[in-house]
Amino acid sequence: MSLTDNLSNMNATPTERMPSADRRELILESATEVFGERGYTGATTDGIARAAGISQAYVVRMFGSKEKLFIEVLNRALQRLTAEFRAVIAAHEASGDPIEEIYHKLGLAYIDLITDRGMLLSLMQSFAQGHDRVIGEAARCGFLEIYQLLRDEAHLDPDQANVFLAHGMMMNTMLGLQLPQLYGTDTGATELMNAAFGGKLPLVLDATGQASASN
Amino acid sequence: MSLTDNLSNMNATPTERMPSADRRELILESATEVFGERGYTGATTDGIARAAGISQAYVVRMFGSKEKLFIEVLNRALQRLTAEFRAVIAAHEASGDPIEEIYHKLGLAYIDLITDRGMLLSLMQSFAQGHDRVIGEAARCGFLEIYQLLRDEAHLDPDQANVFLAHGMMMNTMLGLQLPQLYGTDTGATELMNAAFGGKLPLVLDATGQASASN
DNA sequence: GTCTATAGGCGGATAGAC
DNA sequence: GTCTATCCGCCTATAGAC
Repeated sequence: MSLTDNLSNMNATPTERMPSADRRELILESATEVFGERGYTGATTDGIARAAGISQAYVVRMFGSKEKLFIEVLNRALQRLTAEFRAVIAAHEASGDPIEEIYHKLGLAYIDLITDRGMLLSLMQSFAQGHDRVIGEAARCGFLEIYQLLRDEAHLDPDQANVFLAHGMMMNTMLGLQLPQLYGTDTGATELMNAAFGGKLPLVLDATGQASASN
Repeated sequence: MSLTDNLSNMNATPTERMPSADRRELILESATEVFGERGYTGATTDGIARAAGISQAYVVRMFGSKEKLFIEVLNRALQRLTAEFRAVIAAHEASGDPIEEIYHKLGLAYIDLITDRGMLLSLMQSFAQGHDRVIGEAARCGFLEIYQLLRDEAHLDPDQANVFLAHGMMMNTMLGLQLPQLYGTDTGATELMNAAFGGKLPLVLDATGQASASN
């Protein structure tokens, strides 16, 4: 069974031996989901272990501590986000499109990233940990890294970057809230979702009302 | 010298009696700070108790459970925010100013509310708890309540309301991150803060680098 | 590479004194 | 109205077997 198969039905198979690099990746994947959903303190190493289909002790053994695991999750999320943005910027520069278009393109890229809900949410959860010596510091650096990318590589001015990030936070908030649960109950949830995501998010609601993007 | 003598001569009064309504208010105040800083799961009833200068058991005794206390903190924050916005709307309608001005006025009111940092942060922390049966539901309702107020009472259209909320989330994020710690280190923190708060936030940094607003 | 068992600490909640 | 003492469950981390 390939790694990819394993990823798609995570806790189905009873633990098989696996190269530790692959196992690492799998745990990081699960941890990203769980941290994203419940936050750093709300998540348990046992919950992460169960999501990855292995024992609690092994999670800790592999990463040293819950804190170190979270830091890895955070950096990995950052890594994916910035890689995606840099690809968009590179493609844009090769395209000859008018400069202002980059803002729009990055927005679309961000909406695409929502498919990786856990990634964006674990980022956001880190932003709520400013008080923590270790995690707070990493979160601040990460946040500024994104800002600097928008400013220095996408050449947005501070106001544009601010508005861009603001919309990102808004979308993250709505993801975290699981707002789609209220869809159609005439509370305004639908119109607000549309305003926030520009009607560009093809929503699929699962049984628990959670939203995932399909494309 | 007897123990009693000793006690009666000390002016570091161990907790004084107080009408329970007042005590309630005091606990809610402290809880708002602590929950705002550390989130629902990260906060402890003991931490809240110490912030309020009373015993852990008494906090639980008075509110029944940590969860109930958080719900009260959340509703109280919502209450303050909506009251403030409604006051602005009422004043605006009496002023005869052009309708579009309301957006700007509400923004200023929000920035004023940052003085009550804990309040805004505890709200934001609730938005990250969508997965929780009880708290998630309360948070969703609260979020939509604010949206409905902007739409139905301030008469913003969905796009305006979305952008307004987006900027709010951005400011909350920066508050939670304690970004001002990086002020002046040429990372862009300053220019981003200025873009986000429109240069309208008179910042005072305390010893720990935490920001509070003065006016 | 992965597990089971368990130590050790913390946190929420309850009982009961004052 | 408020405290101290304490129970119990949960969670992280470690030890050690396979």
